[in-house]
Amino acid sequence: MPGMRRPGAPPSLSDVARTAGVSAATVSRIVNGDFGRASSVTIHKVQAAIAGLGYRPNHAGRSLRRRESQIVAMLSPNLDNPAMAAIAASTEQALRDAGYVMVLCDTHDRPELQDEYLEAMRAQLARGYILVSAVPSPGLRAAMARGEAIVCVNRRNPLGPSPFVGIDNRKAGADVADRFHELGITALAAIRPAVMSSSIAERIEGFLDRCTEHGLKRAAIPVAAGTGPDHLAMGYDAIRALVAEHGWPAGLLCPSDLMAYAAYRHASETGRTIPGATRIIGIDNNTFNQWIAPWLSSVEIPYRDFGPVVVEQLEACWEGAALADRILPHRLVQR
Amino acid sequence: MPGMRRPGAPPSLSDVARTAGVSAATVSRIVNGDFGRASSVTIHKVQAAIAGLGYRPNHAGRSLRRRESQIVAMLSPNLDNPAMAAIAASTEQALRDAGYVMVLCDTHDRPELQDEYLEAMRAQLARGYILVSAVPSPGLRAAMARGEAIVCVNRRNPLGPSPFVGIDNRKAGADVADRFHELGITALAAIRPAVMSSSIAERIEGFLDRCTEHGLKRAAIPVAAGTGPDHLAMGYDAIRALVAEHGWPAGLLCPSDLMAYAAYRHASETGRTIPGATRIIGIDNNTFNQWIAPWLSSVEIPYRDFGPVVVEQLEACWEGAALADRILPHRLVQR
DNA sequence: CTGAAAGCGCTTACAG
DNA sequence: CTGAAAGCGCTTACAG
Repeated sequence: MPGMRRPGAPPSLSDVARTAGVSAATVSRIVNGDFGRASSVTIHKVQAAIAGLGYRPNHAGRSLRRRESQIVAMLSPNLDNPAMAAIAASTEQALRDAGYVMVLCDTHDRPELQDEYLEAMRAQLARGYILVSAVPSPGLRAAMARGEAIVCVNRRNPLGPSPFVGIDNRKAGADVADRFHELGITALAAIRPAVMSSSIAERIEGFLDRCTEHGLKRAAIPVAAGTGPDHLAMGYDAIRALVAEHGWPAGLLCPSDLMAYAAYRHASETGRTIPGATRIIGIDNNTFNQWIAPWLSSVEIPYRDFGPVVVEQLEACWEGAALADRILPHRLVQR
Repeated sequence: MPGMRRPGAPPSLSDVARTAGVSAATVSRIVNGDFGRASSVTIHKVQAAIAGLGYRPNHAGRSLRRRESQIVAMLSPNLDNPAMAAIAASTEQALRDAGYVMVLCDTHDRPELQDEYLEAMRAQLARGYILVSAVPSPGLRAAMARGEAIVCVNRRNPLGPSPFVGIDNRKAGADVADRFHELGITALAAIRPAVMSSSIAERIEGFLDRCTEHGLKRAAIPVAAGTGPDHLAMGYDAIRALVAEHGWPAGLLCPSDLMAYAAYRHASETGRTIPGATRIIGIDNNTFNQWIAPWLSSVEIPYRDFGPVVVEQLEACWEGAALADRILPHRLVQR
């Protein structure tokens, strides 16, 4: 008998249609909330059939027909960083609430991987792309040229303007400078990655600029660079370089908390007292700080609030709306 | 002109067929690696067309036809826990290497959310489900009844046997007991969540059993329970209860590192010296410990190795193979 | 070695 | 208010 349900397979739209005694078109309209042109008796029959069979629309069929899926790709450089994990978690939640599903891709900050994921997600008909720290790459350029919905988080799109969600990084750096000024600490330094993203560069610049406004000479503030696979290793490399050349400062800016953790370790190893002899101020304010890093003041970034804003930006892209940056508030948490 | 490509749309299989001057069936076979029955000249023509057009198979079409997608659902209770983030990251990598994509779902350990995600992923034709700490729920029972591919990580399936990836939790607890024994510490205690998963329960049991083998009386080892939205809050609740009733022990087992962080904070607040007066041993050995928690010994769990093993289990499910547990090695890292 | 044809589940102009 | 029909991109017996 043609059109019969195969046992074991989930019920399809046509199963619902047959059960309710209506056409597939009618069921489709009702499933999609188009109640305007169906009699209430039909609507009831269809809803009863849907409930009875436990019907859920098959997204492969829908995607094929609509030429778009519910899939949003999140490209994140590194889930080991609690800040990135917090962004991923809050974005996952917000996407889900809006009816999408998040596919996670770990780029390790590498352009080839970013491109591979961009291509793979295109084949999945991804509806949009959230790049939590984009790096320049040919595939990113191609996606922009195709007019894909792209939202950049934390780090600005290095290849041109894209909707952005983040904080005022220059101001965050300046706030750290202000705090050291309040404390009367003038022997300052900073560490940084050898190759800087826009966000880190802005934090360092904001810090140095404000220091000069407070009367310090920029040349008197050493900024040591480090390299490594993650912010822990990179921070460790940088702090050793800094201390080797300039000794320990009295106040140290670490543009991420993981770098601050690395500095703390080097301090422990070299007998430097934290925060007694050197005050460290980080950026991120990871959850763990309040539990096990009472020595660390840090600029809190509201990563848990990023998700809904990211989704708003994405939906604005789909509607072709303007692409104003969304800058969220930060605050220095003192410990 | 019928069959013409719409500009802007990605090339389809039939575009490739037209360009190469062959049928869609032939292209499909070659795309899927079925080279056995095509002449080498045809293969070359098709491969040239694929490269020339930049063709990638559309997964919606493929999923619809094959009735299965490349999507694997990962249900994780909480990405804020670095251990969970590490599992997610390594699994994402391993799935990607095997040609799948991972959709992340944050269940917050809640049965309703677990069921909602299970249903949503079914509508996406998910090929398999990775449950990192499953909770009992009707939807889980239904998925098992349908014969879905389900792999449980860390925590065993509370509703019946499922392929499992984890460590020997009893042994991990026993190893902690052995370490305290070596150190000659006999005033022991532990904290735990009020409602325990299999993994935590086994850690506590293994610890207590080994303690009795070392001549301690089980009743002399207080185990305080706590509640809270995450292991930090829950651990904090538990340690306060423990200390309030029994005072600080000399040796404390925390069945997760986050609980150890909470204990450390309470120690700081109450002036208890760690590790001088109380030694804490955790389980997980989070990456950060070596940087900022030199006071914490911990049982290292090789979360970074979980991914490939999880994928092996999943593929075994698909092939209907046996479901032997995969127990990975752990070791106590002393600090 | 190759292709025509059917069909996976869905949506959407179009006709009535 | 409702339905028949076409088609999204792909795969797979089947025929030759």
